[in-house]
Parts: sequence; structure tokens; C-alpha cells
Amino acid sequence: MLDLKKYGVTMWEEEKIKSFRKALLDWYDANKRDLPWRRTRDPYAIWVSEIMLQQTRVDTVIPYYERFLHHLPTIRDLAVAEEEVILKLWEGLGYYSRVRNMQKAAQQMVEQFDGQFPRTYEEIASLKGIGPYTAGAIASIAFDLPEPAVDGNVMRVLSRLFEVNHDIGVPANRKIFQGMMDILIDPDRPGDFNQALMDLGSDIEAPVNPRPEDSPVKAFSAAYLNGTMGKYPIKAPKKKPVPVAYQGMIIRNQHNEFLLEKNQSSQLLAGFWSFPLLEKGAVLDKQVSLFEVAEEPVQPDTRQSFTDQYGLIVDWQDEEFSPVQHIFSHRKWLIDLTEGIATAGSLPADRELKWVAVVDFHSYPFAKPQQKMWESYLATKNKK
DNA sequence: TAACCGTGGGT
DNA sequence: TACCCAAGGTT
Repeated sequence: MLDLKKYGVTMWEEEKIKSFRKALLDWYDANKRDLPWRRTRDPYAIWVSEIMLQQTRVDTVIPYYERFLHHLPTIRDLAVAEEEVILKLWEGLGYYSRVRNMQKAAQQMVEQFDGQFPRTYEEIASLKGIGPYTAGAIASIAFDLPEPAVDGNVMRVLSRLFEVNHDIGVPANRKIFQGMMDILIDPDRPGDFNQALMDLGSDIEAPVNPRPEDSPVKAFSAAYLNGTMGKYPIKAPKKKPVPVAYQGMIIRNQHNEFLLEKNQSSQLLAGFWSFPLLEKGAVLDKQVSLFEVAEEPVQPDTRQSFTDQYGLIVDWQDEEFSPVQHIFSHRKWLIDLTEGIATAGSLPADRELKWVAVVDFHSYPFAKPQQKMWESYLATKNKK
């Protein structure tokens, strides 16, 4: 048992804990949202929802959740699905390693658990892509096990309830909140208790513009009672994404097919298809703007580099396209576009390249930057 | 531990 | 525009 006092947290007496559970669950019973994954006890479906909800909003998830279960209704369906199928089902959701790991976990379940979802916390946590939060969520929601599910919402709510003076963004501090939840969690309704805290944290106790007056547990909240709501949770600011400039190559051949390349597993957006991208230079200075990137003319050595790497003789066009910007969590891409018509040459064997007609684009997984590149290209072409 | 890994919504 | 944020996990 974690010594909470060591971290400046004074846990409540047993009577207060029971009173808190009742206040929270009564509120949840009256106010819980009617979400698709709350209409099932199928651990597979609950798992799908939990993975999709990682760092992703409920409204975004709902249509993806329905479509995913429609196409892959069981663990075994997921285990044997083609990579391009699962990527298409996840296309647009982001953090694509989530669905790759889900497939690995499904294969684990087929091999180790006879295709059944495991029913203990330890076994659930042994699955690829399932960390302590998700293991606790599935264990409590699908199997009624008294396991905490400590996510960002729970840490924020607990920070305010107990005035926790530890940064919730520091992984090592997670154990503090886990220790608090080990004591607080309702042993009779662990799944509802966990979900109630998350519902509370996602709306009334939101990170921005919270409405603490509306909280069903404001009488329990040290921060509310002491007027220190603005101080909690303690969290260090995030780092800015690093800007990188690319030359995007929209290359077509004489059959009006476009050159696409599959990103390798070590690359960002692994498994997705892209128009060739050549890095324009070293990491840019923070001050450089997208406008400046676009103003810079395509360098002859960039074109030569393309020919060297892709083995194509290209008739470069001088049409201008709007540059593309895309911001990831940790990187900011600035893409200048240029068009070329391949007239001769042969593609290298050490890259995954294909000539693809526009009518076949829909069967290739395309991430957002590539969609933006295509939209920019079409926008100029359609003006004529 | 800190970096990596997407995208869209809100202010 | 710029910045913050979202039911995290892996390496």
C-alpha cells in the first residue's frame, strides 16, 4: 500500500469515502451519457472503445467505433485482417500504432487465450497496447473487477479534490493517483465509479472553463473549498512541435497515374501511402513561416535528388500550388508542392512504389498530410 | 525519463 | 495565429 502522506495527500476517513462514492454514483446514475459502448458488456467492444478514446474525443470516436465493429465484429476477425483494412478503418483517427497493437493483441488472444478476452487484470495488461489505464478500464467495466482506471480526467479531478501538489504530466506521479484510487474506488460498482470520475472530468471538471459550482462532489473538494481551483492540476506546459520543410512531388506518368510510396514501419505514418517527400533542409529556425517556404523556388539539386532516388526522368512543370502545413504532436510539416511528368526511367526495387490511378486512391490508406497535398493540387487544377 | 506518435475542436 | 487540449502506450 502506497504511503500517501509521503506525497502530501491526506486520505479521508471511511465514512467520508462512502459518502463520496454515493454522491458521485447518484450523480452518474442521473446524468451519464448514453454512449454506444455503454450498451454492451462485450469485452471486445469495450476494448475497441477504450483504445479509440485514448487522446481522442468522444464525438470523433463514435462513427469509427460503429464502423470498426461492423467490419471486424470479433477478436478473430481482427486477428486475421489485412493491414490495409485496419489502417483504412483507423484512417483519420491518428496514433495509428494503436490499431497495429490491437491486431497484435488479438493475435495474442487467439494464441494464448483460445480467442477469448482474458478475465484477469494481469492477463489483460499483458496484451500489446494495453497499459495500466486501459487494463483497469476493461477489467472494471467489462468484468466488474475493482481496478482503478487512472486517466487524465481522474488525475485532474483528484488533484482538485485533494490539492495534490505533484505534476500530473510526470509519469512517475501516476502511482500517487493510483494509490488514492485503490482506496476510493467503489468495490460494488468499480466500472461505474471509474466512468463517473471520467464523465465528471470531461465536462464539469474540464481542464478549461470548469464549472465547479455544478460539481456533485464540490463539498468534498479541497481546492473548491479553499479557492485554489486555478492552481490544480499542476502540469508543465507541452513542448512545441519542431518545424521541418519538405518538397512534395506530385508525379504522374503518361497513363495519368500518380506515383505513391508506402511509408516504412520505422517512419512517421507507417504503412500509409504518400506522394514522395524530400526533406528540404535541416530543421528550420522557429521563425521561418510557411509563406517563406513556399516562396523559395524548387532547388535544382532537389530535382536531381528525386531522379537519383526514384530513377525517373521527369519533365518538371512550373505551375504553383498552395503549400501545405500539418502539425503533429511533436513535429510541424511545411510542404511545398511541385508537379512533374515522368517520361522515362524505372523505379528502384528498394522502395515500395506504385503508379495509381485517381479512381483507385480510395483503397489506399492516406493520412492527413497527403490528403491536404492532394486537395492543394486539385484546387489549382480545378481553377483552369 | 523523455521522445515519439495524429488529429480536430475550442479559445 | 497560436496555443491548449483529449478515456495513453511504447521505446
